[in-house]
Amino acid sequence: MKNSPSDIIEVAIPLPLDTTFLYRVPVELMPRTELGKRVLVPFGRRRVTGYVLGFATGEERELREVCDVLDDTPLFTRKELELYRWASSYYLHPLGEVIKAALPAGINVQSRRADANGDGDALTGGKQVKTEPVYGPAAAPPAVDAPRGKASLILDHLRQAEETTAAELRGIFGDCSLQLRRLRELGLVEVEAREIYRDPFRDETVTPDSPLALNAGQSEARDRIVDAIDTGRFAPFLLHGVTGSGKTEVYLQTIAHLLNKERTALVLVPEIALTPQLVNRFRRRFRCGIAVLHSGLSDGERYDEWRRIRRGEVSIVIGARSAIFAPLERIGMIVVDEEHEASYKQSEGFRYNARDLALVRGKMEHACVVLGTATPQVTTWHAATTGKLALLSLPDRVNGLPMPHVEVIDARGHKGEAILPPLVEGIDANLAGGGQTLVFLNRRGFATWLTCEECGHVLRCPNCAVTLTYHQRRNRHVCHYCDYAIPAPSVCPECGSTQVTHLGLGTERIEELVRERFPEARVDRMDRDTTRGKGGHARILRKVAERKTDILIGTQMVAKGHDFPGITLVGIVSVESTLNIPDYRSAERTYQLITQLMGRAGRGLDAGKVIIQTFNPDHYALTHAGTGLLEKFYTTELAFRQETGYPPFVHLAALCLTGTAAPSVEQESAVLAGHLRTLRRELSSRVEILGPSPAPLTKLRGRFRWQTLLKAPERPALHRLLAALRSSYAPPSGIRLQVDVDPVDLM
DNA sequence: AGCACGCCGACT
DNA sequence: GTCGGCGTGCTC
Repeated sequence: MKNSPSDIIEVAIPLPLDTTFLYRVPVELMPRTELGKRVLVPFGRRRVTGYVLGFATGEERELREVCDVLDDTPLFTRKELELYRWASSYYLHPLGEVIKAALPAGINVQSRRADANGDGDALTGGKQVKTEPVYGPAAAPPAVDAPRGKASLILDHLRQAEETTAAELRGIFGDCSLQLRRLRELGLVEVEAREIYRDPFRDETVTPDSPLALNAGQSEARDRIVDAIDTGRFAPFLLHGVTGSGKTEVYLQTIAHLLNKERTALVLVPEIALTPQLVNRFRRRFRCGIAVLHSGLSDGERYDEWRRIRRGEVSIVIGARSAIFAPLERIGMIVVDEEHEASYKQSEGFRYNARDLALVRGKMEHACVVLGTATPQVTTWHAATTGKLALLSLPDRVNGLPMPHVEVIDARGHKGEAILPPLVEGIDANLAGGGQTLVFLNRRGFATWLTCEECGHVLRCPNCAVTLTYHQRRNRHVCHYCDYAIPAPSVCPECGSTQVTHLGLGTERIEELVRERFPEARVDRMDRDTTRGKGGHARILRKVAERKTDILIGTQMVAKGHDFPGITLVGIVSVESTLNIPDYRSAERTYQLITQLMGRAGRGLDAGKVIIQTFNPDHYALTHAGTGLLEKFYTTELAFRQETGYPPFVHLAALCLTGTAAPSVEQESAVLAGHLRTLRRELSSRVEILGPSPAPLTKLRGRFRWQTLLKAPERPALHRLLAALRSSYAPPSGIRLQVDVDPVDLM
């Protein structure tokens, strides 16, 4: 059959394929075919779900026919498709998979293998609309005698109430399924299945609040954002406010202004499961519909929230990373709270960064984008100082307290002492004064490594720059990335000192030490191990809030989000684990961590105190954090980045080969490196390949990972190289080539 | 990603 | 002589 020009559609398929496909729409499906709907299409020997991207023309080939249109209403708009297309090309990821990731999980029809005729294949999965039976009087009741007894009471009730859910009837009449069935059989009562939403907040009530008075900084920030909203143009902001400076109130009041203009707001938070307070504040302030999207919801709940948004029933969406794809229309503002958080980056599959996409979507929607944080990313800060983002500062804590006093303790030459005298004395004094203490130790995932307590030297892999992990059994230090290993040295290879020690004390060990040293104190610990299970966080936090804990020992997680209103001393046992991560952002991360912890200290009239123990007391990430002079750190760090050639002065991307089965990955990576060199020549661009290092192979638990970094002075050159590579290089089966378009986590 | 086609070892 | 291993290639 010949194709007529208007019955051809372009379809994206959620498979790792870089192309889209064309199909012919049979005449009977034409009326239902629309951009944004899913279709079932023949694909090779099977049938799969695809997404309609639009109509195509000028195709002479014989095309296969669409089997079915799977949706009554489109799942995405033309505008949302524009965002998907942008993300697909920027992140070099197949459009179909991007769309799949953007839509709520679990709605996709899973295509099954087709038999010879192409039919008979069972479709599984699909919609999960939940319904409940709703009873009502029949529109045209037959002329029969009404039943007596309970059934007649029920009928009367239904006639009065028009329609009633089964649950309500059960509440009034008890179990009445028999009577209802009888009434239906008589044709006096009708039942329909009505869609209901699974509401994660069904049982919660909130007490409304009203806008709070703003301090000078907050007012100015609000006014500038409100002005931007009124112009109706794209306007990106960095809202830089120390912890406790009242950023949320600025969000709330600017969003209130926005809602009056019939526009909507999208609020991204790093881990919504950990920030119920924020959601609560929004629910207390606004009476409009609010949807919440995060990983703690079941597929069904998330789908229901998604449908509420799609239907325009909400004006505010609060959610984690993936909420950047929420089907919200007329967006006037996108907030990215704690924009420095690494969890905005999806690091598997479709590797997008929601913080970056927020700016892109904001631009497409002519919206304001507000990046809020006390500790901006260095690149964000740079964008603000060069005028790409408008800088809004909230310099004051809402409670009026100055920033806490910071003391950096040089731990070099104190082998074996986990908690040094100044910190012990600090804790003693704080206990005596009735204050609570937070003892922080960032000891996640990294096993022990070797450091010199005289000179601060750390044993690293010469190939991979990661710290070497000590293996006691072999008495060797081993690189977990390339298997490089050396015998355990007895003296520091740098300065010859015998004061070499293993770092890697964990919170458990610290807890033990603290309990020994402060036997009268009530000690608690908060880390992944002690908060496991539901309500684990809440239990520990409640004890702290009720002042049933004197000393709280914690990891990373205490630095984020929670309020500890009684803490007057923060002791940082060591920052080395963060500082020694082989990542060009390790200084930035350390600075952020310390600053976030500083925000935990202080209450009442007491600004609080922070004591940092370290082998690197002169490191600028510590000294500048200690002064509280934020600009100083950023200026120093930016100078360093410029000198060494790191973002924001160059663009980085990583190429990764990952997989489970490979005959020879070394060989494979050599092939890839060859392609890279050829492409670089052809592009005659200034792309620098930082690797592969002599031992590029990574083997972890049977899986391998090979990674190399690419560096270029301008993004287009880098992007062209990556795009060309993805189309020219076909990895063998079992291996996938992934591209991390923005800076990677390691090396 | 599937699923086929295609060319080499141990079995009814 | 076949059944089956997964290497390579394609899917509008």
